[in-house]
Amino acid sequence: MGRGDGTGRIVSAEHADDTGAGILHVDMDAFYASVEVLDDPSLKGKPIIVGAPDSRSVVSSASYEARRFGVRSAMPVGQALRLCPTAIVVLPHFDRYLELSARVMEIFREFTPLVEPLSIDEAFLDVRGGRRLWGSPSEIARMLRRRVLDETGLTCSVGAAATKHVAKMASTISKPDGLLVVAAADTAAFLGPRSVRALWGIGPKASDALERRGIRTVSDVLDAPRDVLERALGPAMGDRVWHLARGIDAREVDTTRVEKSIGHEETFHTDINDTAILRAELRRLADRVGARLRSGGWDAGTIAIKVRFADFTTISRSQTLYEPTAVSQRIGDAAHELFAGVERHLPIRLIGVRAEKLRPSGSATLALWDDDEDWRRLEGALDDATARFGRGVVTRATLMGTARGGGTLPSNPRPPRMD
DNA sequence: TCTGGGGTCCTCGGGCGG
DNA sequence: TCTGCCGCCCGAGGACCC
Repeated sequence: MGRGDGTGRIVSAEHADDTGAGILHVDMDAFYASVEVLDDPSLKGKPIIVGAPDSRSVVSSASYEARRFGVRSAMPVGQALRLCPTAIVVLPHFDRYLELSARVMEIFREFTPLVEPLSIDEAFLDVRGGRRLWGSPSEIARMLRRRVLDETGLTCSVGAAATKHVAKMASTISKPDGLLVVAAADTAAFLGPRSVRALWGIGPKASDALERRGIRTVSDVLDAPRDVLERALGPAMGDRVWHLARGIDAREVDTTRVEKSIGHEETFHTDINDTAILRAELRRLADRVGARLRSGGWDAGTIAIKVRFADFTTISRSQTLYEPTAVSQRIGDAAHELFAGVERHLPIRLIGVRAEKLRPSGSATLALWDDDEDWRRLEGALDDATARFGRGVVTRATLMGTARGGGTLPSNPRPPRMD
């Protein structure tokens, strides 16, 4: 969700050139706050803060009326109310947001099957194949915005460009209720004057690191030697920024993304030191994680806990399970074991449990192998499992790792047994 | 002002096996 | 047999996004 207040908004003219701008990024405007207004029209035109009226709560979403006072999401509610004392604080209704999100994604899929939801309120669409049926990218974007408004009562903003990254930047600039088209040939002119902070993945730390080297805009990035970027940001991020600044972003719209972890965490109303309460809380969080794993058909290979102390220092501990599981009891046992190893110097503010290394549920224990024939069978098992579960779910590394450890392998619907 | 909860990705250091 | 190198995996922490 955007955190801006809509000042500096730029939108495209009716017949702007959209050549090569076949990737759309659609972002709902102040989504949670807009849904609350939709469901209670008496809130229309008023400053709305979605969050809990609690000293430790932060703003989940704010209407544009509240943003004009400087209210932003992720800001403590208390601070938001000091900036905008007339704001109305509304408790979130996540089920309702999910329901409308599903409806909006359905509308997107009527225009193209190539839809990549990024979060509850935004998605990338590849509409390059839709010209004959629907028209040019900007025509599709206009129709789509109209459909979303007519069928849900909500507004959205759309960026259209040649790449995902530029489309996302364009939708942000067009907010709220806008459309900004960046033709492929205009990409460099569009990017050049933007702040480096506008690049996807550049947050406060990275922009500080660049600013210390005099790099403030995307144009400055173009002038900077690659090794300067890599020293400032690390090799991976430096390389990515070098490419993004040039409008190079080879990522396709990916419709097959799967969850990589499932977790729950909770900040207490007051910091807690009582071990029995903390252990009970871990158990409760483990139950929720287990329930979600089972409903999604996943087993977790690793369990991690997170502990935040009163002074906000945060630690995590994780443990790879001998056998993947979705059983809440085992997840809770692992969480307790990890927690027992944590050195506690202060009361605890937040505690969390996360399941990682997800794999389809059901597993077969493999024997250890020690001859070449067995390793050849292992290679066969990799092909077998990849064909069944898809690339990315089973890799040679994970398979060999589990085999070495005498671990487990996904086996649904039929175990690729080696013995 | 005093910092949520859901995630993803990257880096770094240590252990381990070839 | 010992040592160094390399690659891989794991665990921890941090930055970032919505």
